[in-house]
Amino acid sequence: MKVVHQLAPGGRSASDALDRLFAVTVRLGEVMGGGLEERGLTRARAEVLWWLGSAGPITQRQLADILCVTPRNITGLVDALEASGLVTREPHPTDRRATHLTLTKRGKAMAQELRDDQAQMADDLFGDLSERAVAEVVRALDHVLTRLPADLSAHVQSDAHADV
Amino acid sequence: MKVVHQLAPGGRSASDALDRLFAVTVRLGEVMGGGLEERGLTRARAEVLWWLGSAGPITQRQLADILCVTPRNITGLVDALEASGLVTREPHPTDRRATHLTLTKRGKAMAQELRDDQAQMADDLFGDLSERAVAEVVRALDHVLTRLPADLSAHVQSDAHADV
DNA sequence: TATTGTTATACTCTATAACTATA
DNA sequence: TATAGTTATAGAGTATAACAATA
Repeated sequence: MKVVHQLAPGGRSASDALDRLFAVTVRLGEVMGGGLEERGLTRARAEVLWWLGSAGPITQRQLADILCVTPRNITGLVDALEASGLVTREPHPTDRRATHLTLTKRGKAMAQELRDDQAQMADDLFGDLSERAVAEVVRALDHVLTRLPADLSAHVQSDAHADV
Repeated sequence: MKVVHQLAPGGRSASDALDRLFAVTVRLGEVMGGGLEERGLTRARAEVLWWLGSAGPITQRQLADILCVTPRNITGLVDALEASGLVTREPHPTDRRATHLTLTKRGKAMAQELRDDQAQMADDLFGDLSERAVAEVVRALDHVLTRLPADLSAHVQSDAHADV
């Protein structure tokens, strides 16, 4: 038996809204995690596929910067994806220290599936709302984003985060 | 260099909304995780404190049911919280197999801090919206919740609180 | 000297299985 | 026989530190 966090219907307070946000976060994570598991993926590995699909062949170092994790972490994720036949390590064309991560044919197909899944999810969750209602949701969430403390670990290219 | 996920301003499509939802989820998780770390807590341990604070002394088995994890998982979390002086294992009044988890004085204070933090967070994120606007956010998130597949492993709350 | 990716090590969360003490 | 919690073992994600090859 499991306990369901009860949400009082029709709340109007800030706490009600945050409760909903948590509930959505948890359920969305569960649903997406389940979908990934069916494909033999974890969230961390799926994120690597996602970025390789959109950012093209990149080095492990670049991927570490994108995902805000250590290079050592990337080594482990790429090891797993390589063993699954989704990613290959190719020599970097100009820098012999670096590795060029590339998607295999299966990896590309998997990355596309992830995109299709996300589009389907978006349609399932918001598809039956009017364009105006969706715009309101977007505005509300953007409002929340502006009120969350700035992401100090995020940087633009060439930023000076070395001395932080 | 670090890549920041860019969100196109003013989106109106379902994908725009889901993108925001992900962004909020990620940022909110980072902010809360950082706050917990300052208190020497992890998310899993904080959740134990949270439930002990609201559900009173319960057994490890009940806590495992509440959190949807294995009893073995609870053992580890309680070990850590006990070592931190936040939780104690007390003998169950009637069942000598079971353990009654209770918050220490510091544990109670910490649980209260978590509640205060959450209330503060709710106010930070939604406090400057009108009651009507908050109600709209709540409605939109409830809409999303109804469209997420049902949690098949979920059960009513009275189950877990029976015969503590 | 600095950077890329690795090995070595460790911690946290999570799971299954086997076991003990008790019901 | 069933249940509560433990030990044993394992895997995934994450981190720091030391190192080799290369820039």
